[in-house]
This record gives sequence, C-alpha cells and structure tokens, in this order.
Amino acid sequence: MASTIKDVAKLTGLSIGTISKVINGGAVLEINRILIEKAIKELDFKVNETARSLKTNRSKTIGIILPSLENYFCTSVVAYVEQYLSKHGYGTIICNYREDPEVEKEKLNFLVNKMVDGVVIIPSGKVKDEIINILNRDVPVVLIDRLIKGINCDAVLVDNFNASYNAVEQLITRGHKRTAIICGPKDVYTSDERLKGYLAVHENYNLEVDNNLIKFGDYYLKSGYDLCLQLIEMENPPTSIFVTNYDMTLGVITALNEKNIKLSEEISVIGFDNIGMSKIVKPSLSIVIQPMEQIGEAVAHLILKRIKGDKTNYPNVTRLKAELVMKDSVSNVNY
Amino acid sequence: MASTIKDVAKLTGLSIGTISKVINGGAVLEINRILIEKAIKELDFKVNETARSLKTNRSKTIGIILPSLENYFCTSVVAYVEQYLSKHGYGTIICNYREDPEVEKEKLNFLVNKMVDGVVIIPSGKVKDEIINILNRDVPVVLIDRLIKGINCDAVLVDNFNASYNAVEQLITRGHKRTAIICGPKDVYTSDERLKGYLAVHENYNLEVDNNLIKFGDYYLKSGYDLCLQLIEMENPPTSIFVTNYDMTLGVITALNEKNIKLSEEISVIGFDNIGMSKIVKPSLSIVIQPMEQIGEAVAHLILKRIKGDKTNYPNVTRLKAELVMKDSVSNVNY
DNA sequence: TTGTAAGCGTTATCAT
DNA sequence: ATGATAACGCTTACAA
Repeated sequence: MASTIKDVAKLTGLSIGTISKVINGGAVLEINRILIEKAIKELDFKVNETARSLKTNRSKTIGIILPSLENYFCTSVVAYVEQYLSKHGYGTIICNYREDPEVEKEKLNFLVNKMVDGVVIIPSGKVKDEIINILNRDVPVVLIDRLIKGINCDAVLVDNFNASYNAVEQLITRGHKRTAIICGPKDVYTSDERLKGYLAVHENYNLEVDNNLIKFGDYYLKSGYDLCLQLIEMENPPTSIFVTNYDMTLGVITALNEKNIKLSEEISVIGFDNIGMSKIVKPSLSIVIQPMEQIGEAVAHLILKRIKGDKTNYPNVTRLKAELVMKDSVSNVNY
Repeated sequence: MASTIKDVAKLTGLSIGTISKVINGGAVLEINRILIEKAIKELDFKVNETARSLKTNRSKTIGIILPSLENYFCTSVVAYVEQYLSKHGYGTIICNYREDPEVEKEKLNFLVNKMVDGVVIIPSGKVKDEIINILNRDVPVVLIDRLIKGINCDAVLVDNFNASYNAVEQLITRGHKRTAIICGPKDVYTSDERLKGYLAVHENYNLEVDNNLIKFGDYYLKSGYDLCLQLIEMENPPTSIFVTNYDMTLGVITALNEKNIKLSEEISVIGFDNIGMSKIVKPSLSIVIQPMEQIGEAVAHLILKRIKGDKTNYPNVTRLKAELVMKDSVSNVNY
C-alpha cells in the first residue's frame, strides 16, 4: 500500500542507498536529487519511522506524562512544552496516568517501548524504579514541579515556598491575623512546599498558627468549595484565605458568592494560577501566577540539550519564581 | 544495554524461534517454557515493540487527536477513551493540535508514521485530505462530535440539536419569551447544531427570534463572561440564557455574581457539560450534560471493532442523547 | 557520487 | 516441538 524507498529506487532507476541519502541530506548529483524528489512526491512516499527508529535507536519523539487532563496547571504546562518541542522538530506523545501510580508505571514503560528520545513527566512522586530504569537506558528525563527522593535527575520547579510566603506575607502585612490556607493533598510535594511557606511567614512574623485554618483539598473545584464553606462557618472565621490552585480557587469564589460574602470587604482572598480569572472576578482577584510558559520552555530546552548529548551541569534543577499579582480582593484590616 | 530475544536464546540454549513462540503463546514443551520464562525474568527482557511493529504492521496503539487541552468536554472525553482502550490492552498517543488545522494535519501524519492501528479525532472540520489518506491506508478513523463533508467515516456524535431544543423548550414552556443563547464559534459543527435547536423550538412555538439575543463566543471562559455582560446590559434584556459549553457557563455565572443578579429570581440560566458545577452554584444550576463516558466507550468500542477487521455497518454514526437536568436556576415567568 | 550489503529485533515459514 | 532463515524498511559502512 504505502510506498517504500524500494519503490522510489525502482521508479528512478537509482539505488536505495542514493534515495536514503537525499532523504537524510547527503551529497547527491543535482539531477538525481531532482529526479528523486519528484518520484517521492509522485509516490507520496513517507519514511517509515518505525523502521528508521529500529535502525537508529532514535525516534525524534518525546514522551510527556501528566497526572490529569483536568488540571489547569498540568495541561497548560504540557501544552507549552509540546508547542516548543514541536517547533524544534520533535513529536510528542502525551500520556495521562489519571493520578494512578500503577498507570504511571505502565505509561513509562509504554514510552520506553516506543523508543522515545526523552521523557518529560509531572510525577506522582510514588514511582521511582521505572524512572531510574529509563535513566539507566540513557534516555534523558526531566521532572516537572517536584523532585523525587533517590533520583538524581534534571527538573524544573517553581519556588512554591516563596510564592506562598510572599502571598501570605501580603495578607499579614495588611493586618490579617487569621489567614486560612487551602492546600492540596498532604502527600504532594508542591502542596507541602506551599504549606511550609505559609508556616514560615507566620513564624517570622511571630504569629500563632491556628491549625483549624489549615485545610487540605484535592486540587479539584469541589474541595475548594467545601473547604471554603467550612472556613466561613467557623465560629471564629479567618479574615483572609489563600487558595493554592486554580480549580479550588474557583470553588472558593463560588462558595463566597453563594453565601453573599463580599470579596475584600468581608474576606480577602489570594488565588492561584489562572490570570484570566483574576480579571473576571470582581473585585479583581489577587493571584499567584506560575510561569507556565517559562516552565514549558525551560523543560523543552533542557530535554533537547540532554538529547543532544550535552551533559553539562547535570543534574540541572531549575527553580522559577512565581509572580504575585496583587489586585483588589485583598483589603487592610484595622483593629 | 536492553536484552533481546537473542540473549534469551543464548542463556537458555534454545533458538530465537522457540523464544518467540513462548512470548506469543505458541506450543512449547513445558520444561522449555519454564526455562525461558525464567531467563526472561532474569534478563528483564522486554519485547522491542518497534521491531515488532515493523514486522507485524501493527502497534497496538491508537492515536487520539484533540483541539485543545483546555476544554472540559475534549479532555474529559479523551480521558475516557484512553481509559477504555487501556483496559483492552491498547496504548494511546494523545496529540493536541491547539485549534490549528495545520498542526492538526501534522499530527495526523505523525500518527501515521507511528503506525498507529487507529485514529480517534475531535476534528476541526477543516482538515479532510489527510483523514481520507489515513482511511485509504486502511487505518480506521473515528470522528468525535462532528461529521466532515466528503468523508465517509465512523463517528460518535451527541444529538446537539435536540439537546438544545429540549433545554430551550423548558425555558419557553415556563413562560420565557426572551431567551438568549451563547453559542460557540460560528464555524463549529456542534455550535451550529445547538443554534439550530434553539431556532427550531422558537419556530415550533411560534416565538419570534430576536437576533440580538444570539451571541457567538469562542468556548473560553472570558467570552461567556463578556457576552453575559452584553446581554444583561441590553435595554430589553433576556429573562433567560442558554449557555452552550462549560467554560462559558463559568463565565456567565461569574458575570451574574459580579453584577449581583440573582439566578432564577432575576434571570434563568441553563448551562452545559459539567455536572459538578450544577451542585456548586446556588440556586443549583440546570444543565445539559453530555454523556462523556458513554461517548468514550462508544468510540473505543467502535475503533477496536474496526481494528479487528469487522466492517459491518460501515460507516457507523452513533448519536447519543444529552441529558437535561433541571434544577433551581430556572423559574417561571408570569406576565 | 553511487551501489551493495549487513544489520536493527522481531515474526513466521518451512524443514527437521 | 524446535531451529534456521527470510523478511519487515530503513541507515550506514564500505566497495566500486
């Protein structure tokens, strides 16, 4: 059905060696090159990448593994990584492990089988051996958003500790003495970092931490909604809330709206991740913005560098800064 | 580095033919099978899928192409398709074409090169030749959510016309004479279907259509927000709004909250797609729910059937019904 | 510059 | 039941 180099050779009367050369950019008589290119077009010949991969051990494709297709941060970063790699001639295979470490392992093996030249992963943190296995095969891996104990590996992280510290500091310096934090799951690296920032700034300002104001969600909308309701229904509710991802921020805003609690006037909120949101909510929402595009670029840059064989500065752990955009959803408290 | 059949053969003293047989389930002496399996474990031998693909012309993987990683419907359906295929032993390669038909073409070719056994796509509608090309190579294709003129091909669709008809009918029968619709882009198949349902029900109820109440967004949150503001600021605003996707529904709710316009009491709204939302918004949001999971299952089922060579009932266009969940965001109008 | 042939790791055919 | 071998389509020495 699909034509092969052999067909092109037959049609042109040249050998497959010569055909291969024009495909891969070797030196060929101009007259033959033209002849061959014409034949290629005529036959609609496409290189069989599988055969090529088998021979060269390279596939010009990179695997990207993410935990969920329903998380704004993840899909956004992955989209940027893909876009950047695509620009550089690399195809991408995106795999979703649905927050399931077992599936994560499967996908890792799947990508190895597909002979990807590199792996980019937003890991669960619970899978280690399979990643080491890939590294041992000399396939570069770049971790996004979290390190994994026992693995020495390139990574691109956001300085979540300081992002959180700075956000909460803004609330504290405006007089908020009771700031709640809605974290992600306890066992997630970034979630923990953000909590640590919250705790550290309290300590540095000599403010007592009320454990009732520390809530753990699951990064989905509903948990933001539920936890926000819990907070505002406390007998001694917080005067401000720091929410640590986009979907939960959406839930918090929804809960406040429903209860007719006015942003800024009655409660101050700093949200996370989605700049678009900031503009839509009124009063405009203060927000921590992770540099998705920068992350994507850094990741793509790093993996391409490794694929080229450049091992300088290994392992490279890039830490990017989040930006804090203060808007009108935060007010001063006067006692 | 990684071991091959040859290594297993050497270690066991048997031939590669025999090894291959136990891998693929042929008849082998029990004693040898045990020997071989032990060796396979010992060497951590894994079949080289690339070599296998080259030989068999099958890859046990299916390509999934979607227009955006930031659209709830798309990612949700794709996640289900993937989950179902995975259960049946098929790997998946997910490709994002970022709403760009040129990228869509690239991805289609990429997947052909990767020798996928089938292609599942949520198409832009603007790419035709590349899909036909794939079909001509005898690689089955299943379209999701839209048909493409000039292509005879399996597809799984939602009956958007009736979904829309039924939703708007609910508003009309409750006395709403001015119902706005926030559509997706004009050139999107499903968007058009939903508009047609809206128009048809108006005609059947002998209600005049005010073209000012028909708005076209882009399926992103902000356009729902912006268009909702436009609507409520009209001199003769609608008494109800039908929003035709999830992200725009989010935008509409945000706009209404911001303007302190009470759902149901002051304006009725029927939204789209995300059942989770319905519960979070108060009063609870009436909503059209597309059967994402059913779609995913139908798609996976269909493509697997075609891959097996079963061409019965081709092309199979499955039309699934959306469900209308009426909640408290819709009120009766008494004139 | 061009052609020939080996080899990538499988599967599958055909003797044995 | 097992083993030897050709073939899948390509790249890459090496020979011509």
